[in-house]
Amino acid sequence: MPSRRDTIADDLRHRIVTGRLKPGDRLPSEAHLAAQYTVSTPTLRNALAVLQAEGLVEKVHGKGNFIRRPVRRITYVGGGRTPDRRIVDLAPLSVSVRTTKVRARGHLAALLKMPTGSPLTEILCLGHEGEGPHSLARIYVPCDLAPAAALRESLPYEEIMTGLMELRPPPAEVREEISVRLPTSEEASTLRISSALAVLAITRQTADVAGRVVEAALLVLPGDRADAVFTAHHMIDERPAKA
Amino acid sequence: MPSRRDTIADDLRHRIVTGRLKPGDRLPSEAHLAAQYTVSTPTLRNALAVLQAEGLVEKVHGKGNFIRRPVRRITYVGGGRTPDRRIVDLAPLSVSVRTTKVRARGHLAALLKMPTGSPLTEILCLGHEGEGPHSLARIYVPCDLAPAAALRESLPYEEIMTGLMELRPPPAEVREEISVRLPTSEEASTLRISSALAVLAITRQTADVAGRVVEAALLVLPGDRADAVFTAHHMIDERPAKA
DNA sequence: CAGTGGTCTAGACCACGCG
DNA sequence: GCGTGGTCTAGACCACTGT
Repeated sequence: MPSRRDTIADDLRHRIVTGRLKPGDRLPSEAHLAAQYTVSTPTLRNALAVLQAEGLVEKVHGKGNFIRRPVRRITYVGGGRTPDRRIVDLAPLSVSVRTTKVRARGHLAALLKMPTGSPLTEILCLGHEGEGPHSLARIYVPCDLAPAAALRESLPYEEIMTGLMELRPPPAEVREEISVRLPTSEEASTLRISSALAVLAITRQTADVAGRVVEAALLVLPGDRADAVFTAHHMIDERPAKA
Repeated sequence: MPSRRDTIADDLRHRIVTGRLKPGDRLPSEAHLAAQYTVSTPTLRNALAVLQAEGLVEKVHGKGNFIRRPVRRITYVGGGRTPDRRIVDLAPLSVSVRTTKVRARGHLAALLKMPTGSPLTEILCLGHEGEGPHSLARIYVPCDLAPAAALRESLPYEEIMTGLMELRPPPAEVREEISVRLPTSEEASTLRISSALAVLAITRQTADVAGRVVEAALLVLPGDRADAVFTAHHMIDERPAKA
């Protein structure tokens, strides 16, 4: 037996995908909807929470519930094969950047395989699309690898990235670990998402041929509009017949 | 001002991580806890929902709330470079398998790049660890590529997989798309997770050298205990200096 | 059967956005 | 100030698990 919450969510979802409710439209107030469906407000809010988690509805405190525009999904392209492409995909519109110097500690030190306290350059990127922010990246580079140019604050994003690409040793291995978690309250407010909306968290570790970690990145993408794509090519696949 | 829900969640979390509440322990009943914290039961349940989403607490209907054992995280190893490893990681303990014949339609047909109605072998894998299920995989192979052996039902999982590995053309390209979403109600009950817990959904597409899709897989992993790891090696990286 | 969580009600009060 | 969503209350009733 489907719960009332799901019944209502299904009905509203149907109205949205069939176009009877259009992107940008404001839904009736929650009290109004609750009356229409003859449920209590918490029940109706639960139904809206379902649609919110699906990315179909956006709640704005004090204004109402709105049908989300079909959001261009953010696609993170992994594998580092064509670094430029990844950046472009991550930053379809604009990116604000802030670079600071920090010191490695805890998890970060382990990620970079550096002793605690090592100096790092932190590059904090906030991707924007349209009105709102939509992606968050924290990139860490050992200070001795970050050229002075990359350290200047308020450089255009593109230049910082191409600067990073020209770092000394060519990256030889990229390891990306993907997990799902709830955003920290900081991340939720930065990305303007509900703290109940899971995010795609990508931890990237780039090493050179000697195995030295030349870059670590912590990426956070809203789970309702982000994908990650990885493509692996097996040039020569000589299968040892089950071995 | 932190909400009461978060205050309670923080307090319980602290009790758990400091070991005052140990894995396997049953929490007092929700009514009891609500009385202790002098909040209503819905509020207390919201606090538990936070901990549940973090994977610290597991609710069991009719029995109570339990501190989760530190769960061995499921690691999906992508890239297909060493297929055996992926399988092992996905199936640390046991996997139950069911194969059926279905016909391609909609999204699935597009994924396999086959016309709607094409015959497929569906291999439904349910990974178990300890008591409960923990991963769900639906693997689709065009019927003309699936050897008769793989079609027999109730073959051991290992044999089916090695059978699959020996399919005709060596896989040349693996494309994996990762997204976060809420489980369908089917998936939630199969995996025994709350329908509010986001899952890691991996869509895998394996093609041979000719570009023909030889396998498509839909994997669903509980977001609170799953990671995916991708490692890319750049054998020779001749960077064309920005070009 | 008793005890547990699952769902829901019908309100209350507060915080935010806008005229 | 008004309407909106955000949070919370103090219950009710149902479904599941054990004895």
